[in-house]
Amino acid sequence: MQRNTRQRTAILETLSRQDDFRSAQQIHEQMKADGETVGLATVYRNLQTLARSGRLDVLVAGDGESLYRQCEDTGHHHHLVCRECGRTVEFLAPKLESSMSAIAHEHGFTDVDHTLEVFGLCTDHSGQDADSEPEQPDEDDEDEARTR
Amino acid sequence: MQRNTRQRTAILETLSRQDDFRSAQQIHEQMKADGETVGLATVYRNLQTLARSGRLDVLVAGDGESLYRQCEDTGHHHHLVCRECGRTVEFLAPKLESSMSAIAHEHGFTDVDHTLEVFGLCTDHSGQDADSEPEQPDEDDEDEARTR
DNA sequence: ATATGTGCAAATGCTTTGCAACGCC
DNA sequence: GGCGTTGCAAAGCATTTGCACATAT
Repeated sequence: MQRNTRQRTAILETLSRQDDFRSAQQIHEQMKADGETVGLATVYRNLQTLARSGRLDVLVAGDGESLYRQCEDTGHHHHLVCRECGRTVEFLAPKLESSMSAIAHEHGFTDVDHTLEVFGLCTDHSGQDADSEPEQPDEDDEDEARTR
Repeated sequence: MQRNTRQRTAILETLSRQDDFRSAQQIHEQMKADGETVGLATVYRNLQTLARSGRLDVLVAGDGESLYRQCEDTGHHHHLVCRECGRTVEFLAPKLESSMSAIAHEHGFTDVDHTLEVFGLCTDHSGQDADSEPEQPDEDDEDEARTR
């Protein structure tokens, strides 16, 4: 039902050489720069298809633009994204999932879905100024969230 | 610096009679229905201004549309929102907060911030939706999240 | 008076769609 | 050969902006 076209292959190939989140347009431009000739609409259609089939990770930026990248993990997970460079760490938060579903059900909500994204500054972009970070060992409770 | 115009007053008044998240367009229509004559651009401009000054709560829906409503609580909290009618329940998830900050620190991220929004169908809109999205079964543990 | 706010229409920017041509399977 | 795919341009949408006019303070 899903065919292998030159275009789809090129899109996947482009994505595979890239591990930060990128918009459809950025991906399209990148491909054009690489000499690929693929229509913008095709890029959109494929990103959508691939995302729906779970092969891509989608992230909606604050302004509503959709960002994609290759999946590292096909299951449900969240992202810790650097506001400066887009560097991304995936993580799981199983307790969160059940917690959300529980609270939703308590209120009679069904077909529940949620979005959780964490933004911050990674090691390379944290404090280029008088950074007085209280870098003391963090309280560890058990981990309810685990890096992938 | 901020003036009291008939339009701004009307917008605030409309919002005050309403406690679910609504889009700029919905708010505009509502006002029109109420006999108010305010330009759509004015609604957009004011919602933006008010949100920036902290008088309104903003929420970005999955498709990138911005939803607004009057603030109920100025502290940090999350929302359980009905995809159909915008009906909203606020809740706290204290464990989530510490969990997120812990995982962020583990990866050397600082200045961490996060967004968590839960979307679903409330009791009035669960049945008739033709939306056949594959839903994974959930197991529930204790709740670490509490309704506000 | 004058900085702000407003209305309208045109402009943006991202994304989707109609449709004829194309090319996997 | 049939049906998913593609390309292009046009259409959609939510939102923004340019500009002349109106108005709070």
